[in-house]
Amino acid sequence: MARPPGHSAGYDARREEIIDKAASLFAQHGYAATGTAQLCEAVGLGKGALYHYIGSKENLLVEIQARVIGPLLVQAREIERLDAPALVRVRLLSETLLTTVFARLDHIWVYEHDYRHVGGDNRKKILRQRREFEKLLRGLLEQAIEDGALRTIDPQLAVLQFLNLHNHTYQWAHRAPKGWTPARLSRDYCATLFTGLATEGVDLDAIERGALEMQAARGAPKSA
Amino acid sequence: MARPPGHSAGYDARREEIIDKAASLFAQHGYAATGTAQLCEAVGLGKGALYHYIGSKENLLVEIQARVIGPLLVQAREIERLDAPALVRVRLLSETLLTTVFARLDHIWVYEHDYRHVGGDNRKKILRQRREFEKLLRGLLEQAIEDGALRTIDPQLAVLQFLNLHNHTYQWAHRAPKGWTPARLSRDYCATLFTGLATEGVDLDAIERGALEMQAARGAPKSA
Amino acid sequence: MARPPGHSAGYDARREEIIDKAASLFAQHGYAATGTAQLCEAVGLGKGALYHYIGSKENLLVEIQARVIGPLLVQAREIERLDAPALVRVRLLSETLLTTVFARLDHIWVYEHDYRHVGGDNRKKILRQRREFEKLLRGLLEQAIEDGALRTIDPQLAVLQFLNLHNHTYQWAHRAPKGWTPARLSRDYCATLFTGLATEGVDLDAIERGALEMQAARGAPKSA
Amino acid sequence: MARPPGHSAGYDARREEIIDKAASLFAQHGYAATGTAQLCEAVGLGKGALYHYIGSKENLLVEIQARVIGPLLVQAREIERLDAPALVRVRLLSETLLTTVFARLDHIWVYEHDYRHVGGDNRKKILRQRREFEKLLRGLLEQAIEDGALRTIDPQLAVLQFLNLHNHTYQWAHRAPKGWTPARLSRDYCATLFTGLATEGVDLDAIERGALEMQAARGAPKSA
DNA sequence: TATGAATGAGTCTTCATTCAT
DNA sequence: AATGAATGAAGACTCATTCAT
Repeated sequence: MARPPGHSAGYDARREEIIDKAASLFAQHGYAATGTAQLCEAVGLGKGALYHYIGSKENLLVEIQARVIGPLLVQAREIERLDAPALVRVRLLSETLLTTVFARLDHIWVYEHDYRHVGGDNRKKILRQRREFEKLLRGLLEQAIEDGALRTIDPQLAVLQFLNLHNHTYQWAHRAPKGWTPARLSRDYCATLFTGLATEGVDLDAIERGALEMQAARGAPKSA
Repeated sequence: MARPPGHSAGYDARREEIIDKAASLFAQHGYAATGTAQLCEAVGLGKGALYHYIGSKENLLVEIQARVIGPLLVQAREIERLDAPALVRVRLLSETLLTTVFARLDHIWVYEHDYRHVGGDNRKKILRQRREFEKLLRGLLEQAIEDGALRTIDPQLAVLQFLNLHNHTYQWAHRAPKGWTPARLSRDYCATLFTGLATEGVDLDAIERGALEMQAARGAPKSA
Repeated sequence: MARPPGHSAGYDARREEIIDKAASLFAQHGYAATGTAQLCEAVGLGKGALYHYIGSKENLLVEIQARVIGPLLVQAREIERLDAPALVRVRLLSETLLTTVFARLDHIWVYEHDYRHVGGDNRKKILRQRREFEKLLRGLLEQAIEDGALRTIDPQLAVLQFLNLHNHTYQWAHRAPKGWTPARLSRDYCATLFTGLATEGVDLDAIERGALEMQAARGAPKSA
Repeated sequence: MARPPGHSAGYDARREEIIDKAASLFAQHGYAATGTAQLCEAVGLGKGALYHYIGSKENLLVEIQARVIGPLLVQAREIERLDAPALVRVRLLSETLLTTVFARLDHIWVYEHDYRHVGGDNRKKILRQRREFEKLLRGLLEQAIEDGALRTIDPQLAVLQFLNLHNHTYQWAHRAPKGWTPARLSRDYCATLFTGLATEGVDLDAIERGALEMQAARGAPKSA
């Protein structure tokens, strides 16, 4: 974005390192409470050199947000287009989301906590992307209701229950017991949601089977 | 906390006002990004007078945390001691929690977002209280499992699903549609959770009836 | 302007001192090359205290500009309204301008050199005021031409010759020989201009007499 | 100055370009407020390459000063030596000065505004040259007084009036109406000055004729 | 010749807090 | 109970310049 147009070999790699480190620090202390000096020390660069890479502190925040929502949206759009029952696709979306959470915990923390510190057009863009994700999810849930797979409830409530359940996970993910993989959590979350939101009971096994098939077909989401 | 021992009439009232305003500002901009100058302007006091009331900025944060977790724990302990099935008590706990969320949205936002900026002993105390709440909830859920009201699952997973669902609500509560009262959300959340976590289906109506009875007996939780 | 609304006793006096000192430093080294640290040392205040008084560095510049053009305009408007021949009023304007130059040499230096570093609305305001002064002068010169007191030339050229002659004076005023008072310089400048711009010769003595009378009537401009 | 001794073909040309661009930027924003980064972008070079050409930022300033005062002095000395009445030579000097102003407006702006940022020996040299120019002018005016062409006044005052009139022109030259050529302005300025500073009136036409003759003889001053 | 990475002191400004009044 | 003046470290960021490549 504010990245200088021309730059030499190691630049990009170094830049990534810095953003990673920034995500880590922001996740630990919060964006506002993390100083550029801290960042300098953490990456072993002087003020000037740091700014050579980052442009501005806010830029770092923007990049971190983009690294989360960008890939998430790409995958979500792919999943939406799959030829599978709505609940199967919701289940895939769930696993994708949790996979992201566990793979980039620092990023997610910042993504959830500090998006309000992004200003101007960047903020608008991020909010637009967040809304797109939500809309996509909502579309799938509405279809599940239409198909009779879920009880007829306010779809927005279903969306929010899904998001609450998934998006709050980052708060304790760093101390999750071994064995709580994204795949397993996704299965459990979806079991609760699908059963809880259906009338007659759902065939969870069928959904799991459908999800596995789809994953096999498109290559499983890279899990942590 | 750092509050001077002797003080006159209006002191406490003024203090409360200040804490309220602080909660509002912290919720809007984040604790770290809110300045004492902003606070001064918001409450119409000079620097000196402000500090006369607050002691320190961190103190405000501590008070806000205390205002949330304190009453919550008191109510939770009362509910735990009630003579009612475990799920009824969980349902009551749920409504209490959501009532708090909606009644003191600013406080909750700060409580969820900025507890990490509390340092030292205060932090320990707050974490202890948070853990107590969680433990209490966990006890109820374990009992529900024991009673056969819920499927035999990892109780910690049940706890986390409950907390995810409830504690993430503050993120969108400010734009909740009319009619989404704490009572209604609690019923919906619990319907999802209880159905989702049971094997054979639960008698949700019975639970609702039980909860209403209990509330009638002890006076309904103060709603907003 | 950005001055805090309420403040106690010595505030204004201190503030004036600071602005004076700033004018001096800006005049010596230029606005852009003068640091706030320099200013702090010069006035014996810490960074924080300095900003308590000044609001921002640019604010200082604005104040300095205002201190020059403000009073100048006030006096110019008074002179314009006097009941005297146009050239007499030009002569009075000349002396007022030179009096200002010699009385506030630092301010004038900054005024002439660094007005371009004022940004936004302040800049607009200052430029508007500068134009008003110029317009007023132009009006007088046009009238002098109409009256036949000056040769029929492009009035704008007359204005610019007047301004060149006067406004460049600050460049060497600090090393002006003793005896070169504003009054004397004004007489000399006007002698050159009026003679130079007339066809038939002007009665300089009459103008001087007229100017003296007017000054006596309204109180002489405070000379350095 | 700090220019490396040996260098290849395009070096000097490139260097000139850079100095031109620097003059333009310094004129717009001031020397102190113009960054080397700005300069790099303007000339399309990296930091290293830029410094290869310029040595230092101050060097640029020195060069710009030299480009103004150097040629000016050369021409002034030539004019001084001409066999013509003093006022004719003053008139020629005037036109030379104004020609320079209009031809290299950026340079002049910097020359007038930022000479104080030159330090050390360079500063001394520049000041010496400025004084030489002034002295030369003063000599001519003194001779005009001696010759009876001008009234007997303080020659320094005559010098300063001349310089004020000419040297302040750069302030508005960029928005001069079409037709205000150096030649015309010179004629007008000198008309004002000579008439204004004479007792009995001067034969302006004779001076103009003399000046034209001289210019024809030595080739007109290179106009823009 | 030219690059852009690196430096580290410097920029202006804001911070939470203290203190005399 | 309240003021606002003062502190000085820290805030984000830019500076002119150097240097290995």
